[in-house]
Amino acid sequence: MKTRGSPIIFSRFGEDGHDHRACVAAALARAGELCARRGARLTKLRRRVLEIVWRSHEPARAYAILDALQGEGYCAAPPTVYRALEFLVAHGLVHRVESLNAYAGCTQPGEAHAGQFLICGRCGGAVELDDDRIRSAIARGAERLGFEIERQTIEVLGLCPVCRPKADGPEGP
Amino acid sequence: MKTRGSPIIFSRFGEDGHDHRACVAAALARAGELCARRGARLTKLRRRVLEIVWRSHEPARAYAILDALQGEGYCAAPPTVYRALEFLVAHGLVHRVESLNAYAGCTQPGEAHAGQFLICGRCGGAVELDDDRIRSAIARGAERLGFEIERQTIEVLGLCPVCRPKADGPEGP
DNA sequence: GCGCTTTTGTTATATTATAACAATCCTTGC
DNA sequence: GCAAGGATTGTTATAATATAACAAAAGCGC
Repeated sequence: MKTRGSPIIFSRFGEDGHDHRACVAAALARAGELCARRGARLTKLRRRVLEIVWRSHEPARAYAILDALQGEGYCAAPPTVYRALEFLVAHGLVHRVESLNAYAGCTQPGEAHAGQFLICGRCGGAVELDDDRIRSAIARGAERLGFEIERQTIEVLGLCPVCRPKADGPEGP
Repeated sequence: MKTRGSPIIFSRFGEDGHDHRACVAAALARAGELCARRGARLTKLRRRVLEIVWRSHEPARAYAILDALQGEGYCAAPPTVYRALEFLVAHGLVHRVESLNAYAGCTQPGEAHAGQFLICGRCGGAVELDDDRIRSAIARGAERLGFEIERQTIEVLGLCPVCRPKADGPEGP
């Protein structure tokens, strides 16, 4: 099994030779294993929603997922999507990106971790970090005030290295 | 003028002798100065919205602000509130708290800084940090991937030191 | 005052999310 | 197999959050 930093996982922007088909397959496989281990039911619908979230590395909005489901014949309504997402988020297979009202596939499910995202404001791509220095800097800041952390939300908006040279132009010049 | 860490500013949870009237007055005064310096117009409406945001240290939701305005005779609709908030956020007088869809008064307006929030899931109170170690840990993480930061969103959910001992009980036991 | 810009009012609507209850499916024990 | 019970999904309705578009009014420079 591939470990963190493997080329299979989209772990940086503009990754050379990123094989997205394999990337998605790996995410799905990890999800299957994790659910099996926990006795959680990765139903057909939930798996399909997870696949849709993973269609690209741009976080997916709930109603875009809904459209995708409907487009392929699923009889879906908003609760269909939100319930599937609730399950996936609860099991750490997907993170909610608060600043986008969107959902991103998690690259390290199973490990306890906060979602730390770098989000490109130009191409919309998001990369998940899992940086202990960030986590512990926040933990120390909270500790100084006697605050007990339950969940950390870190979302950084900016320009990815691919878009940076093209900045100021419209998307896709 | 009071500096950071002053008792005037609500900078930690359960602060002894927190004089909220003075806290709000100071925030309003800072806002007035900052706008004057920039030639920005802190109109009656914008000032009133800022006051409402500062009514408590619990981030205010847009429609609660709307209700407050209407309750005092203002002829207000959603755009009224959102436009005022847009102005206040643009000038750094208010931060949007993404994970709550709410708005919190900024304690250090004028200084370039990201909103770093510790949010108590029990009492709803929020405290803003301005921690360079957190900021720079994130900056280093982003730099390693060649990512250029535009805006950092850090929102930490948990239990404040006041609520911590009362945890598991309902709000206000 | 007059013209221009900024701000606010007003109406309508888009986007995101959940409540509530019915129908179906899946498992488990018999 | 099959009934009971819990989990999942379907369905309808609605809540909560946010913006578009254009008109009216207010503030500012002359």
